[in-house]
Amino acid sequence: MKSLPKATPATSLGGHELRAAETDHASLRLWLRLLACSTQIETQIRKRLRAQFGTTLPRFDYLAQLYRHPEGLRMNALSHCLMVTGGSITGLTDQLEKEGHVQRTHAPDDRRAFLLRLTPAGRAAFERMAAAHEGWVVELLGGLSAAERRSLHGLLGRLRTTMPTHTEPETR
Amino acid sequence: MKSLPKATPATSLGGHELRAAETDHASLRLWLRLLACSTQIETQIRKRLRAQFGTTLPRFDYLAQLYRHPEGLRMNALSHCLMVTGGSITGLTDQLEKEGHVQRTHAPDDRRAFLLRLTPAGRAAFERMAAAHEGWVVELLGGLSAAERRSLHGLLGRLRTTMPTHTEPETR
DNA sequence: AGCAAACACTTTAGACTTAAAGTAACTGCT
DNA sequence: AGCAGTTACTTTAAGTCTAAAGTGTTTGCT
Repeated sequence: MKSLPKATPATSLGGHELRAAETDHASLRLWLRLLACSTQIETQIRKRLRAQFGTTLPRFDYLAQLYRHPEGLRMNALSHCLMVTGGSITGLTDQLEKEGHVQRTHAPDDRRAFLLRLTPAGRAAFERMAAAHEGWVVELLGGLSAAERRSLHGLLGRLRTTMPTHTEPETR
Repeated sequence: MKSLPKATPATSLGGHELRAAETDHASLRLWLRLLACSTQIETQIRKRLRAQFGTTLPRFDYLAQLYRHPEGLRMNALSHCLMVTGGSITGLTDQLEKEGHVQRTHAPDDRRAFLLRLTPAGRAAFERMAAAHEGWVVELLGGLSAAERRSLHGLLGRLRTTMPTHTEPETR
């Protein structure tokens, strides 16, 4: 179990995976493959979002989150959901507000905070995009059988919960 | 088969996954989970790379790739390996060259092209970082058993090869 | 040979990101 | 009540990314 045979003869998988030499640890190869998959899908979605709707992935994600929270979301909470820092939320909010998709309302109980909400226009725009988006994802993952997808979903869930630094402050 | 029961009671998984409403398609949930895993690991590595080595993930990836190709790599090829556009490579190369980690040499057979190579300093710097980096990855993925990691690796490989737009030109 | 097309790289403009510092408001301890 | 510390958001500087346009070189067709 010492030396991996110099396998990986010619997988012809490009991208990040080329970074893994034969001698690398299995975990490293797994991480590079995970990254490559993720990047590949992301690139596709980004391209289509731009081509077909003239928007970007961060904006789409932002709207999606607000769509699920009609009661409004604080900027803070949104930054946690999207896993980005507060500065990004400020910038995106400024833009989307200017475009009329989102509005800041003052939180009733805290004068520092805003409640972000979709405008009717924002809601409509998102619904149009979301349908297309789901179709793309189904297409991109369609090469896997339903069983494989379930299995992958389960394993990634395990990974997610067992990951050491789970962005700690979550548990409070 | 119409309405999924409003399951997902309190997984307490934050991040991108919050984007998936109960009614969303399984593929969509899988993609969001994949993205969340990837982002989470990436954020960790990025932080540590900055804190401990004062560098960034793109630079590290760049050096890693050149490390594996002592014979030199054309900017073109590198941009494909790293899955970024040529403009990024120009920028990164300018910086890393200025820092003395990389050098451009003219390709002998094509006056348009450069061959990128690590300098001895660049090689040494990369080796220092690579060891730490592998340790982090092993730690981050350590919550999974070896069998789970193998299984995940296999599924992601399948995903990778079956994905429609495989950035075609790879097969050559 | 000559010219069009493809190619390798650079440049530009614009979007998004972070980390860190700044401002304002709330909370809790004494 | 009053002050310290925390929290919510904004601002700034610097890095990375893309897409698209620009420059020069090579290739391939006729």
